[in-house]
Amino acid sequence: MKIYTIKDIAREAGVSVTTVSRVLNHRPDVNQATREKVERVMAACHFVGNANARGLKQVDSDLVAIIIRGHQNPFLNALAEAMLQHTKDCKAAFLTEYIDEKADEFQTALRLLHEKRVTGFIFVGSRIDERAQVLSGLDLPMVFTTVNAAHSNLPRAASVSIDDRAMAREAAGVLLSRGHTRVAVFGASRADGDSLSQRYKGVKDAFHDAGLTFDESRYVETRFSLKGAYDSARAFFAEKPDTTAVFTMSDIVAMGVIRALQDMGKRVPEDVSVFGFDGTETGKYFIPRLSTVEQPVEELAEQSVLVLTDMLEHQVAPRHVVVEATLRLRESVK
Amino acid sequence: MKIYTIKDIAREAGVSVTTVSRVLNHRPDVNQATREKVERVMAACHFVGNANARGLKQVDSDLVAIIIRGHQNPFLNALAEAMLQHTKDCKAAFLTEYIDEKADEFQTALRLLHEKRVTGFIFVGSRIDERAQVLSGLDLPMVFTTVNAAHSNLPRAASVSIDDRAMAREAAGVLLSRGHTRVAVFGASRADGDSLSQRYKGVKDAFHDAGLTFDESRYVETRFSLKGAYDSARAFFAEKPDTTAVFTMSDIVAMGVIRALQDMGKRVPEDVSVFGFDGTETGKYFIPRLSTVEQPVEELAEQSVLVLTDMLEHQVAPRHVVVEATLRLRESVK
DNA sequence: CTGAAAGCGCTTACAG
DNA sequence: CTGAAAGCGCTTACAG
Repeated sequence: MKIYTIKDIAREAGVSVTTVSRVLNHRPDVNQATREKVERVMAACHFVGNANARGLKQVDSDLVAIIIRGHQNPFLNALAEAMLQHTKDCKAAFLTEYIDEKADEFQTALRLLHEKRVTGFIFVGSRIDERAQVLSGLDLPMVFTTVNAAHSNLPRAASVSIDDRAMAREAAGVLLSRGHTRVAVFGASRADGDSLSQRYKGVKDAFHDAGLTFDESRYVETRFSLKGAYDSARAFFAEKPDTTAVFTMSDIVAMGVIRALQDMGKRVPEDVSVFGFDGTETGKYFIPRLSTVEQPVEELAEQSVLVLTDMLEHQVAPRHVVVEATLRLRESVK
Repeated sequence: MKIYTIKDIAREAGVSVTTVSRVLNHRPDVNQATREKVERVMAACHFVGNANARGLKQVDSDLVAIIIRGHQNPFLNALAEAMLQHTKDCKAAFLTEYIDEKADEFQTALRLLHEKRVTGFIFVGSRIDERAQVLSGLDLPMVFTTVNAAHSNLPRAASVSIDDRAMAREAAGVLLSRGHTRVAVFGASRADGDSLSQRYKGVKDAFHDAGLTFDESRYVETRFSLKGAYDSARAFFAEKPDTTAVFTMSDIVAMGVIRALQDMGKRVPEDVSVFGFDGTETGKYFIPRLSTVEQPVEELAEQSVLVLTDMLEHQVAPRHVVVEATLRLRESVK
């Protein structure tokens, strides 16, 4: 199977490589008959342009990197997938880069910038902290999806997210209004700067609303995996068996917690109510079905692509879009 | 933030671009002092080579595409992730391409061949059918992971898989030995050529072993998603409520089925036993924990990379590796 | 051990 | 509407 180059096509079609290139790029300034002849030859040869050569020359064309942190996270996966759908009729090309949860997405961005001459970024599931400062010298549009970047100090950073604080407040409010006072929170470190810390603040808001104070000893730092959550939950409930409700910051964590409770002889929701976050597909089918804060995947994806292309193609200023999330009350909360 | 090229580095370091290129590629024929000087300049400039330029020239270097079919499948995800781990000390470079379940992985392969001059392929979660014939003219090594390609007619196709037929036979055998005779099978179409049809044969083997015949009216074609499985199960059990056990061809399907049974007022495993397949993480934490055939992700990944690099670097003939799977009997089967 | 030069497969002013 | 030529940033014989 021979690999044809633009030169082969030009020879076969009896035109110059310039003309072939024009046809390839759907430029208008080609004679219709010429175009058809070239297209016929390209089709016959199953010609596909060499992406490396194109990328090398076409420095002005836009290439956006979607960097997803955490490949095992079904919510972020779904988000990235949805973004790609909305990418179809963009002028820019998109590439997706999945990186490990422990990897540094900003170093990755820098590498892609050099390696592939990327001209824009979408960060999915990122935290905005001091590491992000390496991008501050970069005059490239970037959007953060799922985290609000309004206070990031990055000159060209936009963001698309839900109101994490308000939603957590609502969710925790439901637990409190149903009489739970010994409520645990399962999240990551309480460090500032990302959506998780906003959720934590939301929980405290809810306690405040109810004239109560959140008992910090019921805050559990956990890894966001089934096993991590399971282990954390077993340890925690051995210590604080009187806890009657858990607000988790991810459906994954909620499922691990529920399984742990089950194994400790506690029923969900009869003995303990558990709240998830994200609204994953699995949560809908879990037993019990998860009560959760459902993030609008489609809208987050669409808005992210839109905000980025607006900046890229129309020189629009970065904006911070907040989309509506939905509280889903299902079986895991009594 | 200026993007430095090899030319900039050469000028800064007072050497030729040839020498910079040599340092960049860790060639031995460079004076130690020169090398260090160049390395110092590269570090100072945060130099990263342009992947396009490299890919354009370095036609002889190997680039392997890992094509994963189905981005929402956690088992295949884990497999691809594990492969990347084993890729670290390969001479070849690897790229991963996730494609939709409905997309054609062989057309994708062809595109990558042209676009990126790929020199080898790993197909993860692929079916081998007539579509694969487009690759028959290709003198490039390829390995199929999770499906046995021994009878593929593709001259350079290797494969790494479990013995799907034997494992399905064992699993179904467990159901039969526990007294279940009205057993349903939830799979995809029964078409030949992939691991799923082998599993189906294994089920029939088990019936044969027991002196019984599988009742074809209990074969259910389903999509491999929670929703697909759920809907199929509700429809099926409305028709055949006397079924007491289900062998599914994927943990995802098993979970959908269990949720459906639960909603129809049937308990698992008390009323109906359900077998999964793959051995996913979620299955371990599902309620009830899934009985399943656990595929050895690490070994599948490691062997796949090994088989491919053997073909690529050492001109070894394609081989068909069968790795050991494990039957996990957990809560979903009585 | 080092460098000048050709060339990978494209795109893009520029000229006609 | 079309083509010759330069050049993108590298690598790689080849010569020294």
